[in-house]
Amino acid sequence: MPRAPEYDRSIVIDQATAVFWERGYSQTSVTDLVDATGLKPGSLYAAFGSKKGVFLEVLDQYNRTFLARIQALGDGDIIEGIQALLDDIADEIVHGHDHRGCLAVNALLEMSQHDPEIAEHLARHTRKILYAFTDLFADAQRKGEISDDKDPATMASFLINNIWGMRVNCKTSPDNRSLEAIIDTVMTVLATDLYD
Amino acid sequence: MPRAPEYDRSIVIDQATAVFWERGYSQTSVTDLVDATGLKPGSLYAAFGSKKGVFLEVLDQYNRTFLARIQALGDGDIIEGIQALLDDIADEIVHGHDHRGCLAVNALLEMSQHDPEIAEHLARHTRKILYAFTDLFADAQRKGEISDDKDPATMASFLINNIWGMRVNCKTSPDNRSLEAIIDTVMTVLATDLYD
DNA sequence: CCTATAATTGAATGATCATTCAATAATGTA
DNA sequence: TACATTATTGAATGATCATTCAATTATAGG
Repeated sequence: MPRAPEYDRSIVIDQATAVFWERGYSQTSVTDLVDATGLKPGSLYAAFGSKKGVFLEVLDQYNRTFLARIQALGDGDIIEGIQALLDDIADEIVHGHDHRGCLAVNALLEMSQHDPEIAEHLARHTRKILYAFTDLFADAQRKGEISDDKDPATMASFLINNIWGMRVNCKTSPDNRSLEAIIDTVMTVLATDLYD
Repeated sequence: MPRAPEYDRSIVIDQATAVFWERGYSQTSVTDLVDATGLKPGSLYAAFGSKKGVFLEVLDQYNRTFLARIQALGDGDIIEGIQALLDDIADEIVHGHDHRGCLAVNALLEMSQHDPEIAEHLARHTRKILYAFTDLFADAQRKGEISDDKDPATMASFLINNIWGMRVNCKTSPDNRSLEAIIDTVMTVLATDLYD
């Protein structure tokens, strides 16, 4: 008996994602969201409660996508998959149309001190990423892809640290050579034995 | 013949630094700056031109301080100095009173897409940091502290990437163990030969 | 066709924002 | 002491912000 919404919620989130990714949270106005989604303020607030409500749902979708991508690496050769992931990130930085970086990292640095709810959301997400990579390295050891003498959690922390570094790096100079140097170094650490 | 200013410009910049560091650029209002510095809007605008003018001077002082700290490492054992630098960063993350991270990295991620002037300032600064670390590694090789078979620029890129990663990391979980693991891994890469 | 329910609309709200400015006060020199 | 110069003051400005809401429109079941 009620009237059905005219919009597709997931498309609205995609449109909002594009705006937040390009402008950041603070610099995105509700007017920007209205323009991007076609929803009038009333509909937007009926659907999401607030600007922050939209943002949290945007972050949720973004983070679930990235987590799924990592977990999918478990299906094939894991070291190869990680190499491909890093190459993709570097490629996006060098050849991508802009320097948006990672939406989650951007949000973390912009908002985590100012908004506890966003901070908690992002902390929970990064914990999941850490566990996913840790599981991946443990799997790689079980499969014999890499040696047993390094701690999976240590490797995961190190890898994430470098991915985050690249997410910062992309904001300054899309320098292909230094990105390749970083990736080579990281992969050497992960795939070879340092103390033989 | 003119009236002398009642404030000390460098103290005002210090006070403004504290506010911007804690709240970020967008979330800092001119009212916050007025409260922190004691300068009324008129004086603030006479001295710095705009909110952004204050911020650019804040960034300038902050970056020059950090650069000087890196260059000072050339005086002693360089590898030891870098270890101490990373330990300091980790210590600040774990035992520091808050999770402010690095003012320059915060500003980079918050503002570089939105403001070309701030972006250019920060890009220039990070270039200087890269050169400073590169020089440091070249010196270390000349002194025989580390072997000649690695490229100083590669080592510098890798080190900066990990420092930036830690600046992101600190926003989520001040986990001492994973920070130590990261530092150990980075120092192993810098100080030992991977391909012997 | 009627009615309950919910979506849509867009103007209005009040807060806060960065910035300006005319008035006032202080200083060093002539 | 008078003047030229500059600092300080704080209220005012107009823009923009997130959010609300009463009116309108559409839908599906009875």
